[in-house]
Amino acid sequence: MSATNPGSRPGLSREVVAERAVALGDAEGIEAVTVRRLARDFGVTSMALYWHFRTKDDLLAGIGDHILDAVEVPDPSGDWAADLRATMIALVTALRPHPQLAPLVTVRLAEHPHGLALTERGLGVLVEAGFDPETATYLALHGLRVALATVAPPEGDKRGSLSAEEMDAGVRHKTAALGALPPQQYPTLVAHAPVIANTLCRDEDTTMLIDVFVAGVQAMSARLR
Amino acid sequence: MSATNPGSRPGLSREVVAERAVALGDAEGIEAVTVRRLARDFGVTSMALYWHFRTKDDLLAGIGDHILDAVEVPDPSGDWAADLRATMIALVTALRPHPQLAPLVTVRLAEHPHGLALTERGLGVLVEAGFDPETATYLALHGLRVALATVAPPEGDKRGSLSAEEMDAGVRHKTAALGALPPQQYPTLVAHAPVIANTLCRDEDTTMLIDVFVAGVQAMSARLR
DNA sequence: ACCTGAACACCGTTCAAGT
DNA sequence: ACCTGAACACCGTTCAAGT
Repeated sequence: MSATNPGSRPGLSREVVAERAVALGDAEGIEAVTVRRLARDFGVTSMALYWHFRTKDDLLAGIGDHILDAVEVPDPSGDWAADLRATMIALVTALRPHPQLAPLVTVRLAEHPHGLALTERGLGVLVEAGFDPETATYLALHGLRVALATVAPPEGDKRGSLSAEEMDAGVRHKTAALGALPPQQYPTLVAHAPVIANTLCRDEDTTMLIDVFVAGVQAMSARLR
Repeated sequence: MSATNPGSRPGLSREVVAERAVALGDAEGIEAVTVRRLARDFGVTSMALYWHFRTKDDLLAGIGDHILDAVEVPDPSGDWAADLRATMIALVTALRPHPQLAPLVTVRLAEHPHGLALTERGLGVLVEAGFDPETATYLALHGLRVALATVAPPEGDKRGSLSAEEMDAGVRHKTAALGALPPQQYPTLVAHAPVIANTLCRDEDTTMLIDVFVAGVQAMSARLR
């Protein structure tokens, strides 16, 4: 009931801290999300946070949960392929504002109510499509991972903490690097160096990648008959 | 020429250190791969490693390169879909022995010769399949990520440093957790709790997931005509 | 119930110095 | 060219103590 009494004690709580952690991670990247840094921002000792979170992993779980809170679980339509797609889009929509933090939701998919709802829906439509439970589980798990991969920057990527000029410099550098490759060995890379470099550094078209997955599952399903 | 003179000085080198780092990461997980720990194992100061690696990121790059060394780039067959599949299988085959370290190769795909060769092949077959360079880049990049996702354990997963008993305990715990969910809300999860829990905790069938991706790309390609 | 203070065992990294 | 020693600025976490 008393979340942030103005002018009084910090009034920490799981949600308040998680929200701030998300803001910090969005702004400065996941490696900036540190117990000590967070405490400093709240004007509080590091150990104050340990009253609300058992461990740092627990704090990261809080971040994942906070992101999953925003998921809007779609209603079933009767068309299983459309429902599969809608499920993935629902996840991606919630993750999109937090590309740097998206990986943190993976572990929470089997815990958070919305994560469970998406998993249930994904599994349900796949069983409906004719897959046995084991294969359906593989596909559902992978489908959620594909959704994640479409919003998260590649592993080890530093962008997000990069300015527009730095990104442009990155694109030019990459273009030059690709263009300098031996053309007989790497004809495609050399021929399309500029567009490839730009594509590698910019956002991806997530919708198409989800459509590829759904189309693949449809093809597999058709082979079952 | 002088790599490990028996009985003499440590004889460190980029390759020797990277190889040890891979062994350590495979055995104890990526978070065990630490500059200080590695130095201790070599009986050497931490700073000794900084002669061979500019920074820790550079060391991680060395790990990625060492893994990519094992890639056998397949010969083209003329069938673009088969070639796309072979490219992904080639990557997965090299990554499979090092599930915990697989994410480290992502950044090296555009640097290491074998990574470039796989990227070139992937892009080439997709352009051949009728996609414009930008779409082909999206798809190639994502295809390599899919390959990665099929071997790497889910984000935040601790298995690999788990014993067989601990994993069985995990499966039982997960089964119980899923089985305890409200059945009217999560009918599929409850109905197949044991097989789902087991599937979630064991290795995935990577081949099928790659086939799903290839089938999806084939479907997209067919829609282009 | 909620937070502080001091301490422990770790990190990556710099810089001057040794051989 | 290759490695050491000492130091700096960080981590997560425990544990006893305060209010």
